Amino acid sequence: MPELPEVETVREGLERHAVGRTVEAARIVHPRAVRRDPRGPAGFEAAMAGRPFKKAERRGKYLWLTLDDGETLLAHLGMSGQLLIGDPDRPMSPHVRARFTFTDGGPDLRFTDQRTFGHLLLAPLTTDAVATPGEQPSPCMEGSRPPSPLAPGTPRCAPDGKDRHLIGRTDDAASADAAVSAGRAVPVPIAHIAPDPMEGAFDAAKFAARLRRKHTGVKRALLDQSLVSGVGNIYADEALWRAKLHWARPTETLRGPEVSRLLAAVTEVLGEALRAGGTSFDALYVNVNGESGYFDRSLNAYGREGEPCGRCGTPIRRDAFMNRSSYSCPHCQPRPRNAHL
DNA sequence: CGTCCTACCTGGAGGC
DNA sequence: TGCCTCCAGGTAGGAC
Repeated sequence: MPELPEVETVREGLERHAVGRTVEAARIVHPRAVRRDPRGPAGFEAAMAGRPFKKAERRGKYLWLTLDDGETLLAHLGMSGQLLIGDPDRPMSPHVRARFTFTDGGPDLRFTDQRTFGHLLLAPLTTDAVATPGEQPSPCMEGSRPPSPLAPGTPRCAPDGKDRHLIGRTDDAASADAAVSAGRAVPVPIAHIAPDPMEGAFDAAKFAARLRRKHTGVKRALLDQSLVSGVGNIYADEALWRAKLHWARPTETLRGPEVSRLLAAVTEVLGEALRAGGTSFDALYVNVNGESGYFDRSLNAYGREGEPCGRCGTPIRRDAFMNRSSYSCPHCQPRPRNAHL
C-alpha cells in the first residue's frame, strides 16, 4: 500500500509531470472517488476545468496540487490508490476512478484505486496568521473558525469567492494545536492533521508533551494523525521495535528518554523508507506500485511472525490489535503489566 | 472533550 | 474445481 515514501514519490512525479500544466477536463469515473467533496462528481468536474497545477505538496500520506485562487486538489491514496501519468490514448484500466486531461494535449493523469479507500477533493488552503516570509497570503485569511470545513452547513472557501473569507486559521490555541503549524498553509480538510516528522513544521517538544498527556497505548497514539501524521501500522511496529517499546505501553507512563527514543526511531524508520522508496521512475509514469524496496529488505518486525528477532533471535509475535495486527519481539518489547489494550 | 469502535471496499489466500 | 470466509489497511464519524 502507499505509505509515506510512496506518497512522496508520487508527489515528486506530479511535480515533474503535472505542475505547470492546466487541466482541460476532469472526468469522475466512479463517484466514490470524490465522496468527500461536497460538490459531487459533476460539480467537481466543472470546478476542475481550466485550473492550473502550480505546486505539489505533501503532509503525511496526503498530497495536494495547488491550483489558483487558494484552492487545492487534495488526494489520499488509501490502500491501493495510484496516480498515473501516461499516453492519453492508452486503454482505461477497470480501476480508473478519475481522469484529468490537459490543455497541452500531453500525457493525462489517472487516479486508479482497486479498493476505493482513496479519494480526491477540491479544497481551499488554510492560512496561518504568522505565515512564513515570502509566502503568498491566500485570500482565505480572516475569520476564526475551527477546522471542520466539510461539516454540513459549515461555510467553505467556495470557488466563486463568496464565503472565502470565512475560512482561516482558528485563534483558539488549544484546537489549533495540531491544525496550524509554523507558517504552512494546508488544505482545510487536513488542518487537523499534525505535521509528519519529516517536515520542518514538526515540533518534537510539542509531540512529546502531547504524547505524555494522552491516556492510551503508545501504538494507538502513533497512529493518531492529529498527534503525528504519516505513521501507519507498518512504521508504527517498526519504530516500536527499534525503540524497544511494547505497543500497549500506556503513554502516560512513558519517561522522557523513552519518548526521545521513540521519536528518533520513528524519524529514522521514515527517513530510511524515504531514501529507499524515493527512487527513480521513468519519464511518463508517476510511480506508485505499492512496493517500496524498503519493505523487502528492512522490516524487523512487521509481517515477520515466527521469524527470529534481528536483535535477540526470539521469534516475533503477532497480536490482534484494532481489528488488525501488531508485530513485536516478546523479549525486546515485553508487555507492560498495565497495558492499554 | 478524550478515547474507542466500526463501516467502508475488494481481491488474494487458504480451508473445505 | 469452486465457493466461502478471512484478512489487509487509513480515516471519518458516531458512541460512550
